[in-house]
Amino acid sequence: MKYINVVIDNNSRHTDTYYTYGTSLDVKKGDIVKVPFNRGNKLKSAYVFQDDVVPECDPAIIKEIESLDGNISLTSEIMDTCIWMKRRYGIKYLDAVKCFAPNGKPAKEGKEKEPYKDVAGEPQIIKQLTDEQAMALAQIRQAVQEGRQENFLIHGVTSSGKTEVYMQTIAEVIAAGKTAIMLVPEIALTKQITDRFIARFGKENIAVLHSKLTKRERFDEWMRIRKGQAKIVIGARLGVFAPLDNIGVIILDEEHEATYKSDMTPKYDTVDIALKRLMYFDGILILGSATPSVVSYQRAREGIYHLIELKQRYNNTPLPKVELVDMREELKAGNRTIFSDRLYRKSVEALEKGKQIILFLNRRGYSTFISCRECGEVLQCPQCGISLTYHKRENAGICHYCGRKFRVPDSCPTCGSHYIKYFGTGTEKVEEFTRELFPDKNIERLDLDTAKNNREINRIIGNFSKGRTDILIGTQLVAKGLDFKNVGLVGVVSADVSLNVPDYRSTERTFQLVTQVAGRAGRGGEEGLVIVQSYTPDNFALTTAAEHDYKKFFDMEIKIREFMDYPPFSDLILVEFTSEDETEAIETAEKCKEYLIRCKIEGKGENIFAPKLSTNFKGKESFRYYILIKCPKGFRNKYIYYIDTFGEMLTGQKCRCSMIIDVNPYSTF
DNA sequence: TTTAAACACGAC
DNA sequence: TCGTGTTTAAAT
Repeated sequence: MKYINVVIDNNSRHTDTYYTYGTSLDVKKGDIVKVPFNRGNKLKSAYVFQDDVVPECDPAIIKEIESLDGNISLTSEIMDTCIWMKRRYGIKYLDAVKCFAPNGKPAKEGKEKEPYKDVAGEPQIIKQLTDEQAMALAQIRQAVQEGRQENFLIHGVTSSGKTEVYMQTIAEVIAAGKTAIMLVPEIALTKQITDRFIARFGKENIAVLHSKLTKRERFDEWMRIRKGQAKIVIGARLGVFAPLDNIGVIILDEEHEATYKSDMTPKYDTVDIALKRLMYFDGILILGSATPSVVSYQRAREGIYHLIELKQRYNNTPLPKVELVDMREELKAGNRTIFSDRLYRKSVEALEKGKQIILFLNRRGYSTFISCRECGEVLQCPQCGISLTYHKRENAGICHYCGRKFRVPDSCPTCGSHYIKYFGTGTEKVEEFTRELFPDKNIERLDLDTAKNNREINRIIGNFSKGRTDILIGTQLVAKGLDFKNVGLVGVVSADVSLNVPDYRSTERTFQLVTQVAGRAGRGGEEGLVIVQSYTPDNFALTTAAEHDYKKFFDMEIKIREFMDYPPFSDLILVEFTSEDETEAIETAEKCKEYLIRCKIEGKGENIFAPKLSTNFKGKESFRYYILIKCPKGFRNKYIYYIDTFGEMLTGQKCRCSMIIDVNPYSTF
């Protein structure tokens, strides 16, 4: 009889510890077993975290495991990563292990279905590598062949051929007998990558993992990976949890995208997990982006990542020319419309030449807020406290958080005045105005209101790329990776929208957005034109984006981050307290703050902010308060440890308040 | 006296 | 969390 330590598949903080069981079977760390649990000895699944342990509890109470599931098991590396995740994110063992464990049930014997029978695979012409690509590859190849754990940040302008570098790296890794994970920021993008990879590597070697697979599909793919049949995994962020062994490379394309940070428990950062796993296998990490995140670029500066630059574009297509238009001047000149004189003239010019136009505005709806001119009252959603956006087609004020619709009153609910007016501009208004300006042109709008599902999005995009649409107006959806050949002009209607978001990353976001949207212009070989309208055209995010000068942007932004002590010079730790009782939520948050100050981790606690109400929280019948900690570099683990012990004290007492930790959150809170 | 619902407790 | 055993309240 030997003893093992397991974690029970019981989703509670109270039971999230090791339980010791005895067995005479050959059970290893990573195995999944069935054990009798609690008074009724009901059978529960359990994950083996340690084999061959010396029992620490009274041997008399130790039970024996019921059975071992021979078909599915995790690996020793995965269990180590789970333990590390628990510490790093302040989550339960079970939260971590659920990321790796298969969910769903196996297909009935003989009923496995062919996963990619409909995918033909796009035939590939292997282009001659540019000098830059060849040099990049040589560096990476050396690390692969010598089996060193190294990290690379590829800063490559659009169409500089990053994907080709990724594919040749993977070929190298496979040849060395290792495996690979290729991640993209969105599920929609897995399709085109899968097509290209299947053509290059063959479909039997490829598996796809993302959250839109059915349970059955996901289980089957999981199994193919675990058995070692599929050696290359393509996926969205959860692909990083693929049960691969001996991982040689993990690639994150468009690494700056916010989707790599999980916003659900466990609130992990994909790069974190990738690095942790790669250290175990001595594999390499590759991050690719045209606009690297400030955090990643700083890591490259510090030597944590090797920086590889790809400046040359295929066919040497010139980057589009970007012009900034000062909207204050327009206003002074008496132009109160959303089209500056410059944008209007250039639009006419482009249309006359038979070119297409994209107008970008990162805000849907007609007007952004509805307000009473008499008393200044702004209509808000009673549940979310967010100002309502006016949608003309629906003739309603819509809350963009909860989606509820409200009829707009003809008189002000506070003062009774009839001066209810609409302010601010959304895509719907841009569309209406553009139709007035160009009545004989084909105009379409692409945002969450016009395209509720994928098919609609594809229809609108299809129309545009076939040239049936002259002007396409849209939100972020038009900015993403699509290759339109005939776009002569891109207009950013208002760059101020993303610039004025109250978040320390808003400047970075704006630079990335403008660069990304600009990249839609002039892809057919001719030089494209981009016009960016703003009330603050001298903001450095805009001027540097207009000059296509990432480094200049970075140098200025990093100084601000350092001065303000924001990431990467600190970690922002958000601790959220949710309870049905509002005072309990506030008091627990306050207690946590006091506890952390008493722990004297670093400083005198001036970096821990007082509890605030979470405005973004949509929970019914409950309240959420949060405290924010500006955690000095190097103290993250210590803070998480003490927050976690505070959480354990909470579960010890009978407190109906739940606690969630989020490090460097992306969404506003 | 019977039956249901509320509550409290501990798990190897 | 989740089943079990115990207490308390309502129904016959």
